Amino acid sequence: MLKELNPLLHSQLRLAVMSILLSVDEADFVYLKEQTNATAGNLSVQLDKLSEAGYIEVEKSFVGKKPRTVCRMTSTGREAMAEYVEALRGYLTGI
Amino acid sequence: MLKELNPLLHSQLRLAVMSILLSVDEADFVYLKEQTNATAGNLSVQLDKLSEAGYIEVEKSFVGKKPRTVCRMTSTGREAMAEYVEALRGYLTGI
DNA sequence: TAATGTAGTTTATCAAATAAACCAAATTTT
DNA sequence: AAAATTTGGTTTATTTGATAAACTACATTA
Repeated sequence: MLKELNPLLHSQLRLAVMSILLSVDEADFVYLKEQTNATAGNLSVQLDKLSEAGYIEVEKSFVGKKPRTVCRMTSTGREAMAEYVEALRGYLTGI
Repeated sequence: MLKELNPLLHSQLRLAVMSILLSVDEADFVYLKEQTNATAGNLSVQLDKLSEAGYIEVEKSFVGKKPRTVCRMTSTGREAMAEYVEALRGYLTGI
């Protein structure tokens, strides 16, 4: 039987962010915005959700006088991704 | 760069329906409802969307006095699924 | 004949995604 | 030096989408 697809991960933008953070170790707001073509507002909201779920760590600091938001995946996030992909495979057998 | 994920397919229930129809040649409403654990209302709405997009064919008939709704995937649907999966792979490299 | 089941559709509600508006500071232009 | 623009965001509002609840129509059973 088909498994639940974690709704927090089954969203294009959040999935894109998680995907990038899997491959990149850390990424800042500007980079994620470029890579995903998201608007700043949308990205801000989705990063909050991933952060509240404990899937990513968000670190806000200043570089000179400019704010800088850096994101990293947590081990919880990595596990959630693994499960999500596993569930997804169920939908894709035979392709 | 990450590709767009066809929003019509990037939905748990519609993806489940498409996935089933890829493997099964044809399926009726009741079967799809059982397999997906969807409510009838939700399934009805989502089948309409897939049908309007031309991704599935929906055939309504009567067996005796009972209505029967049978669904089949179209070649357009098959192509859309192939593209969707292809795009999705982009998000999953490194997993 | 009243209740219950089957096979759905339609409408209403709730949640999620996105866009628009805004903020604060820095930089550039005139 | 004042005004406009850019950078790096957040907050709020709007639009869209998913789901649930209510309903229809007919059949069956108690």
